[in-house]
Amino acid sequence: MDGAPDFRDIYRALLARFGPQGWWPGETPLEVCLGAVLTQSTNWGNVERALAALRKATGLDFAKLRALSEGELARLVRPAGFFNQKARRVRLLLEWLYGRCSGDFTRFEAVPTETLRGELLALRGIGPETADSILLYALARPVFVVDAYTRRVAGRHGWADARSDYDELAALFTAGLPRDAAVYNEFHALFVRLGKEHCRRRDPRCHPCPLAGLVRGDPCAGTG
DNA sequence: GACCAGGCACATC
DNA sequence: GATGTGCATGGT
Repeated sequence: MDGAPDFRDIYRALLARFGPQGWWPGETPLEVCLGAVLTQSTNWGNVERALAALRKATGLDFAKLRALSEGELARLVRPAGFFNQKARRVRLLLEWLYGRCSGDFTRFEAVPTETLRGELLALRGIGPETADSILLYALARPVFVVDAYTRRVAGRHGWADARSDYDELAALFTAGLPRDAAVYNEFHALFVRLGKEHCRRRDPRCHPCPLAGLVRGDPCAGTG
């Protein structure tokens, strides 16, 4: 695909426009893991309701969360939608965390990122975005997260084919950015902000587009 | 009431 | 390999 811009310029422009986003919106690595599953195809506001219910019931204590039955979990995460699926997925993730580190995330420090990614992807209900969100935002690994907003923004600006798969899109961005978890963290959060505010699904063009004019031939030029 | 939201698995062709 | 569908709540 033509016209891949200098993503370092994009990064600087978005940071100047929106400021640091302070992601992930969660206090602990465990809360990040829960949010990563609960936010699958779901508005973050609904995820917060589900997290609040989980917090009220367990204090987000690892052992207490693990002691919940699947039915109890489903009832608590109900506001996040797909609650039966998500209860199952959260349980699988908690069991993996228990077996892998007994809930102590510091024990992951010596484990290679690719090993962890493979194990997460092997869990039913954990796909590439959820796995990478956990790796980046809970474990601070330099892994680029591709989500619906990343895909939409890249497509609108002609940086990637609409049918590019997850790994192709991730490669596009990682090739253009320093391999740094802090940069990937902020970049992804800024893209979500950009997508929510300026790159909506219904409109074929972004407007006003904060990126217009940064790239020659950009279809959003003139909308910024 | 229609459309949408920070996916994923599975069936079918 | 590509495409379609189920999963479900709550906001706009």
